Amino acid sequence: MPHELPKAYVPGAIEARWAAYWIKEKLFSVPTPPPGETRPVFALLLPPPNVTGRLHMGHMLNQTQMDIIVRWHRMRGFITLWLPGTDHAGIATQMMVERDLAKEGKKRRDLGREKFIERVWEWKKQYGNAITDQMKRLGASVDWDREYFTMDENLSRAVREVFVRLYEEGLIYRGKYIVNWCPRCETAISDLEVKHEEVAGKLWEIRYPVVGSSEFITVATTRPETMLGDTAVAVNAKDERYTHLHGKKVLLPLMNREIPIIVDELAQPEFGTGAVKVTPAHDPNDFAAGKRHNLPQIDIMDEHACMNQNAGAYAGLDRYEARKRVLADLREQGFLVAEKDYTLALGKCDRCGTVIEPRLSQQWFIKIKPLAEKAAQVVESGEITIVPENYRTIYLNWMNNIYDWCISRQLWWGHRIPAWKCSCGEVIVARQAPAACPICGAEKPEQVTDVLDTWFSSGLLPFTTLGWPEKTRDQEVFYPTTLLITAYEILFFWVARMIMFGCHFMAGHEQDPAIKKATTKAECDDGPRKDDSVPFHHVYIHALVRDAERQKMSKTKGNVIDPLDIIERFGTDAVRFTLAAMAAPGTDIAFNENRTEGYRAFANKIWNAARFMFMNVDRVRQRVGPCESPNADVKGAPQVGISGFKTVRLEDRWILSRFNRAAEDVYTTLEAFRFHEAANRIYDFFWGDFCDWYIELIKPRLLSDNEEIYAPARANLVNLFETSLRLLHPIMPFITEEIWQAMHDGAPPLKSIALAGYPESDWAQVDLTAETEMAILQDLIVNVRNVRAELKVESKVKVAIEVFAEEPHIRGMIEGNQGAVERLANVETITFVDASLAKHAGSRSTARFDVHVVYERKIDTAAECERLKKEFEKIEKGIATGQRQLGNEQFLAKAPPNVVEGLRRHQEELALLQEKTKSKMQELGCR
RNA sequence: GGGCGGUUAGCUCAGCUGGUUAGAGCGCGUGCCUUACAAGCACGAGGUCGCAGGUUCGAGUCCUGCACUGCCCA
Repeated sequence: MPHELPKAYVPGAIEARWAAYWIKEKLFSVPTPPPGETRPVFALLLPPPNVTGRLHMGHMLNQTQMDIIVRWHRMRGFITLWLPGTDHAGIATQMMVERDLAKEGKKRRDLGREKFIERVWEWKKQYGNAITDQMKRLGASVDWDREYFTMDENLSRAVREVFVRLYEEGLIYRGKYIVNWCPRCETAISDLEVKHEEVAGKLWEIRYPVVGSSEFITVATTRPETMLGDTAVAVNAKDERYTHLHGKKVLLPLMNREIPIIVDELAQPEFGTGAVKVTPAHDPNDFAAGKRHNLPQIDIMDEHACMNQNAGAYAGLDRYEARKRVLADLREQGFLVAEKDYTLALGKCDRCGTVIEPRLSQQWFIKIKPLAEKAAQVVESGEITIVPENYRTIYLNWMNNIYDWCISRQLWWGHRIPAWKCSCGEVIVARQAPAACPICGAEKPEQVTDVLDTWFSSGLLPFTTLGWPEKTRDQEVFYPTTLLITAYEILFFWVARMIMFGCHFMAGHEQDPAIKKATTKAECDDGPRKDDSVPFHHVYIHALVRDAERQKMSKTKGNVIDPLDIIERFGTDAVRFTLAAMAAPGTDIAFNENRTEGYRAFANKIWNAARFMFMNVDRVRQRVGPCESPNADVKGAPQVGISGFKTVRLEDRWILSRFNRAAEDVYTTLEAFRFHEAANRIYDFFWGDFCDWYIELIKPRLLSDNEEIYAPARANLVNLFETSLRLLHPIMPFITEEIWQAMHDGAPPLKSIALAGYPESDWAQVDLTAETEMAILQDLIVNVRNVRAELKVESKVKVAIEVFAEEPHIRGMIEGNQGAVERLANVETITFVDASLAKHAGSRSTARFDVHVVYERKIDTAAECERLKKEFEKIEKGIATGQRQLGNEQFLAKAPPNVVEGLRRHQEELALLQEKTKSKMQELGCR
């Protein structure tokens, strides 16, 4: 098969094909490993996207990072499970369907609960796959055979089981509390689902007449309409302005109700007038104060935030209309004292943006403290590590100041709470519908209508997706999972809850010891890892993807970058590489297309290097076998170093050494989730070392007619290329697969490069001497090029150079690589001389050599002097600093010997260079 | 109000545990279609690391204060 590749890389032509191939071949499906398995395990749960979701840059970053880590582990021989699924997303999904209904002029209540839910399922069937289809296009190497949906029957059963158990343990209770109520969604939402927004508002001061006196007490409020439900006025004990009013009563205007003046910290002397109205049914702080003082709670609004009968004359009015009317009436009756501008933080529904109404209602709660204590402890003890580390503190702060979690929602779409209410008032919590009430015996109690917060079910996923409550082999193998990669936004929503639930319900669980041992060894993980109840060992919090101007992407701003659009234009690999290369832990990513363009160029570079390789291979019509790297076809066996690499010449030893360093660095950086360093490292190796130098250096050998010369060079090229592809594959899966398959002429030893072994560094293949010598050679070549440019030698003209190298082995090395210098610096002849060339115009000096370009054209003396002067100043500065340090006894005593030694050597080189530069400046007559 | 970050080249950003000469990409300038690649090659210019102190033999890196800026929570 001829390796005819198009001249430029066209990602669109290959990516869809490989993405489909990977799925069709089920390459990433993981059957349950049988007992006796001794391979290490890597397991990771995909943060389930909402069924309503569309892929955005955040997903793409998240999935790229996961895919890199997952592919890396798979290639290293781990049993690697990446478990995908989608979330039913209660409010979000219900809203989508309600929107559809609205187009038909209907509301959900017109359909009724059952019909509405049917309709949601239909919607899900039709549109719910959008995001997973997009994932497939990205090539995410998940196990599609295990894909779940959070409303699947088995997962729903687990949810009921959890609820009942928590209830039986006394950790779930029901109560009338003030909750965040969304009047549009008509449901309670949790504190986390409320987003605060600063808006310009007003602060009104209203005076309440004190009963039995002509005095007034003035209160300040941002929500005057709630005064209709006031049941007290509070003042602070320390506030002497009001001491004489303690124990008195006021007459509530408009309602003509007598209410007490209470002493409570709710009132802060600095705020407003220092006196505040207390409305226990409509403000969380007032609610708490009301509890402290045993105040009545008067609910003045209904579920739509309209005034109810308790609001007297205002009944039936919307809350904002009521505000206007209340203010007007207060003003008219002389109770309104002042109206001031005020900035207030308004709570809005995270989903629909409606202003939240704190509302008194009957809800279900989880008593969180007992769960949170354990969840804090496992992070404190290091059973779970959080990267970047500052999130650890944030997590622990939150865990230590946590409030009970309201888990009931007045929605229709979701897991219905397994509780039944009898006409006698009894509430029965059970796994299955009870036939009769255990108290009064009445038949068929009705199930309560509330559903559970979506995060309740997603918090259980690490174990429910592995078959819980049954004890399964999957749990033995894959629980605890290894890692979780997710966004900061859902640290509390999801991560914290998984930890709480995991520690609680998996307490006492033990992972298969053989697998645990193998995994610990393979991960070089020496952490504590005693507690197998945790849902995962590591949490990596990824950054936020912003636009190029660092703005948060949002639909309203219209600055949302569609990943699929970018992919279309630059290719998935280039986008993946961009995200990886910019993902320094803890820093947000300002997504810049220019970078992606650069990485598309990188893909093109790889492509063309492959074309070059195939050209050389095909020239002699020899098949490229995988056998140039024999270990590569052993599934799951990491390949140490590059075997069979032929170190004939300096450049061979050098590139082998460089490769092993790169492999080493990639390992250590990926291990620490330093994706950007891993990506840059591979980029630099492939482009800077392999393409720019190695390929250029071996070209003459490849073109040789002598088999003894071309054969090892070609074998090295193929071998190194194949190994580099494997090194790169986790970041750029598509192009590496395409070239790798082509290299194997349609008969690869494995179905995919994704199953081949990952290159590991071999320290024995690192060759310091070769690296030093090569650096000198490169320095020589660059210096000659540099002088050529300055002398404006036409690029086609070859020049003669003279070289002085005092140290015999350096001279020998250069002599041995004359051909390279001639080719890469466009040199005609090299003459070695025995005296310094520093003085010559058109020469360059380093500590190891002087080189002189023989060319008749006069140099620009002024420019040269300018350059030399700058250089001289730099050298002088270096020498001064060095001498100061070396003359400092403290430095000599305290600094590590290698630093001192390094500085000394550097000083010697500088002194030499200073001498050479000086003589040259004199020769040129610089002032 | 509380908490957490950021400030390094024209732009976008790296720089992990303090250690010899602070890096990359893009952009810019000059020259090249050199038989893998013009999405390329070669060479080059460009930074007193926000400001002021301090710790240290040694600070872009650690500490304090200030300025500007972003995010989260209330």
